[in-house]
Amino acid sequence: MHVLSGKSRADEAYSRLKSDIRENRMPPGYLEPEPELATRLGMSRTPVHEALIRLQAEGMVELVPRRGARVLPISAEDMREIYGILKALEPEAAARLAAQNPDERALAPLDAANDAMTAALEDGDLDAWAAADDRFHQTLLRLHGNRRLAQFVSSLFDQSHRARMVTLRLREPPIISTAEHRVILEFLRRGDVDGTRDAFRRHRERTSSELIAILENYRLPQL
Amino acid sequence: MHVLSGKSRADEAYSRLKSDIRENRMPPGYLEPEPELATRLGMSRTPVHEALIRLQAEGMVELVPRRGARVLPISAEDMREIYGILKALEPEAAARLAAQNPDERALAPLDAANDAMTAALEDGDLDAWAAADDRFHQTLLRLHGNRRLAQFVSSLFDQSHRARMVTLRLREPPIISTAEHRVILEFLRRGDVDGTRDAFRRHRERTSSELIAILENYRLPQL
DNA sequence: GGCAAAATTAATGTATACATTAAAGTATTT
DNA sequence: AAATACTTTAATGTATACATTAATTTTGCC
Repeated sequence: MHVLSGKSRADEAYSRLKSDIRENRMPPGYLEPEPELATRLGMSRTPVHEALIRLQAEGMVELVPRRGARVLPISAEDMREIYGILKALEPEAAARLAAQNPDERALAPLDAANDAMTAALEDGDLDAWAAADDRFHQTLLRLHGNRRLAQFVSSLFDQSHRARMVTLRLREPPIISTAEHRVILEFLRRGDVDGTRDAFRRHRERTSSELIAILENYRLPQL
Repeated sequence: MHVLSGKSRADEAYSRLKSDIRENRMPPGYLEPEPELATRLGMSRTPVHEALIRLQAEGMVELVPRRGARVLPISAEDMREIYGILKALEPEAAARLAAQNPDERALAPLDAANDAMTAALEDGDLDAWAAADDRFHQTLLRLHGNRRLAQFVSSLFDQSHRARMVTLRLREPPIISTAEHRVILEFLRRGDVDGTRDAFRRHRERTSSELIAILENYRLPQL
C-alpha cells in the first residue's frame, strides 16, 4: 500500500492540486467535494483531506462545510496585502545578500534567470517570462539563506500567481523588469548594501503599483 | 460523534499541542508517537495526525518516520532568521499604520498592553510581561490590517516563544521596552510615518541583538 | 558470551466504515 | 399551485482496520 518513492499520496495530492490551482485548471471559485477529488486523483479521501488542510493553511483553498474545497479567488485587496509584504521583505533580503559579498558563482543563477527573461520576451512567451521572473526572485531569496523568509515569500508567489499571469497579458511587455534586475545584480556584485536595497525597492514599488493599477482599471476585483 | 461547538477535534488537538509546546510541557526534542498522543488527548489518531500536519507546516514540530512527532528546538540561527524577518516587517507595518492616522480609540489597546507590561514588571511577573509584550506587537499588526502579515508574524512569535521566555530570565528586567513602546505610540499618534518606522526599527534592532547576544554568551545553541 | 538470523512489536500511511447533519427532493395538505 | 412536512441523498469528521516496514527482541549457533 506504500508508495515506493519518498513521495506519499498526500504529498502527491498536494502538488497536483496546487499546480491545478496555479495553472487555472481549477479556476477561482471552483468548488469540488472531497470524494470527487479523491476519485479524480485515484486515491482515498484521507490523503486528499490532508492535502486540503495544507492548502487551506497556505490560503489557496477554503474548506466549505458540506460543500467541498473552494479555490480562493484573489482580490485587488489581497494583492495589496501580498505586495505590501514583498515590498518590505525582498529589498531587505537583497540588501543582506549584498552584505555577504556574493561571488560570481553564487550570482550566476540570477544572471541565468534574467537572461531567460530576456529570451522569453524575444520569443513573446509570457509564461516562460513569468517562470524566469519567479526563478530570479526565488533564487535571490534562497541565496540570502533565510529559509523561513524564502518559504513565506514562495507561498505569497503561489497565492498571487494567477493574478500576475492575468495582468501580464493586459499590459505592454514587461521590458523594464530585466533592466531593473540587471541594476540590482550590479549593486549585488559590488556588495553595495544600500544601493541594492534601493534598487530592489524601486523595482517592487513599480511592479506593485503597475499591477494594482491594472487590477483597478480593468475592474478585476476577483481572479 | 460530532462536537457541539464550532471546534472540531482536530482544532482541539492543534490548540492543545501548540500550547503544550509553547509552555514547555512538551520540551524541545521531545518525541511522542501518534497513538500515544491520541490516547492522551482522548481521541483517535485521525484528528491528531491532522493537527500534526498543521504544526509541522508552522515549523513547531517535525514528523520523524516511525518514531512520532518531535518538538523542534530553536537554535540561535533560527532566532537570527526570525528576528531578521521581524526587523524588516514590523517597522514597515507600524509606519503604514501611522500613515493611516489612527485615532485614540484604535490606539487604546496598545496603551493598555503597554500599561500591562509596566504593571507586570512591578509585580516581577515575567510571564505576564511577555504576554503583554506579545499583545502589544500583535495588536499593532492587527490594527495595520494586513492579515497575511499578522498571521505570519504570529507564527514567528509562536516559534520563538520558548527561546524568548528563557532569555528573559537570563537578563536584567526589560525596562527599556515599555519606554520604546511609548515612543512608538507617540509617533503613531502624530501620524509620523518615518518617526514610527525608525523608532520601531531601533526597538527591534535592540531587542534582537540583546536576545541573540544572550543565546551566544550563555552558549544556548538549542532551546 | 557474543553475534547473526528470525520473530515480534509497533508506527505510519492509507483505506474503509460510520454517525451526524445539512441540503435537495418528494409527497401531502390546503 | 403554494407551503409544509417528510424522505432521501450526500458530505464531513472521526474511528477503525490493515498492509507495509522499521525497530526491537528473541532465538539459535558458534
